[in-house]
Amino acid sequence: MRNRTYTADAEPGRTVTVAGWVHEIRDLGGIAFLILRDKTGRIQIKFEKDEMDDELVETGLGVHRESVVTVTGDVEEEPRAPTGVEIVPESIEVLAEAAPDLPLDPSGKVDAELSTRLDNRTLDLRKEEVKAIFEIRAEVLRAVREQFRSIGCTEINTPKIVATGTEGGTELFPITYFGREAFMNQSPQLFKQLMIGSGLERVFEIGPIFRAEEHNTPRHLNEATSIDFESAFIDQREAMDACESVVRAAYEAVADNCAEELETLGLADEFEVPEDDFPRISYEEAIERINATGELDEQLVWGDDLSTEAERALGDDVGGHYFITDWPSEIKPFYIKDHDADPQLSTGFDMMHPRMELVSGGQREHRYEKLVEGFEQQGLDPDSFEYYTKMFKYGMPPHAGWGLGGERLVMTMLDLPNIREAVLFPRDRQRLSP
RNA sequence: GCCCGGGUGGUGUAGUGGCCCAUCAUACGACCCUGUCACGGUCGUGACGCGGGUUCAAAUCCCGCCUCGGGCGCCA
Repeated sequence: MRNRTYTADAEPGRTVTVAGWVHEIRDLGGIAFLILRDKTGRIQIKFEKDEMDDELVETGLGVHRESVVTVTGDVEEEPRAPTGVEIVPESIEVLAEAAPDLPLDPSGKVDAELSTRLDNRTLDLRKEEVKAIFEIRAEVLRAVREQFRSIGCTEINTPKIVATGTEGGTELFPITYFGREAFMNQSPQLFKQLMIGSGLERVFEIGPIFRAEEHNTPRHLNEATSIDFESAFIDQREAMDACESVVRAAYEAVADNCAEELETLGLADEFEVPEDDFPRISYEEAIERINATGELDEQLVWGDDLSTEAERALGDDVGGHYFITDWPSEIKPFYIKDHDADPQLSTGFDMMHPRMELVSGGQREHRYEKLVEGFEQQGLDPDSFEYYTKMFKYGMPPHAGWGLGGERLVMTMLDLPNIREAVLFPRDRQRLSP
């Protein structure tokens, strides 16, 4: 739209045309105010009924809330106006009238349940707090990309329609691909590893992953955004360094560039960029620390996976981001390399926020024979992964990498109660639309 | 997949067998009001998820279904 002025840029003394949504109309009798909202904020339009054209007043005050209008008029300085300026309208055009019964209240006077909000996400996103989450999410993704680039990664995109899953046939959404069985990919794991042996050496991908697990929790999605990293010629320790740098870059960018959004979310004072290095706690030490908290009814023993309760106990104990390293080989996937000195111990690591797991990674098994052995040990048929394994025969360097849950990063960063808050249109067990 | 708890006007809620042709707020409609900024005031409109059962009597108790949320497992 030509000549449109954002409400935030309306300077006193100018004649402007603003466009946006009718946030509210306050009719005091002889005088009335229409609050117009656009992506930059709000501005007040003043109607002094005795001094203005009846038709103009009729149009301006006759519209329902959330209708889309353009207003042309003079901007005047006015201390009594909410933003210090107001517009005296000369003309008003209603571009799209809104129905009177709104499915939720964008002005936020009345709360709506998450389910109602997601059913009407467009209206929900007219609320400042909700919009702020997605402005921050965009900033996080921008910063993460920039950080990857600065450590020499090439951005890649791998297929989401695949013939076999990363770790077998379970937990995958089956689809039909021209009459053949296919699946939605649950992870770019195998593809990004294939790029390690290519000329690219060091890659990252930000893209959707699909998991068909029928869980029902505030921290799981069936379609999520995975932030993946993989690099040749590094070990798991260097992968953790990269992980830490990417997460820190995201926090720093939000602190630097999203002050207004943090203010809107009420986080301006408490938002903190993680200062210290993330502690690297071995699995063995983690078990000991969890047992020492006394939070668990039953003591953990070596070989146990960490339950949600155990993760939480350790998170409270540590108090910030941290790594859990050197997991038992048995509870990590086949593509994770074991320690040479101790095959019971893997190079796998998780990066944790006190509330939940954010990252899973490790050094990869790059030796063809060992890799095929690993497939067999996990009960998988190496033949169906031949497209993957055969590239390990032609010069696959040692490498390491990780995957970070994008929504979990945003969720923990902003202390959101539900991961669905961090996705525009979440896919969960019961929700398939919008 | 197992377990638990919900579904009341457009939205959010109160209501544990009769006091309920259902509370309050907001929205919506009408009227009053010349500085609101959650404007205020008066009046009005509008709802018990669906089906069956128990009972003299059901929003309330029971059963089935649908639907939503949460816990666990598993994971990012």
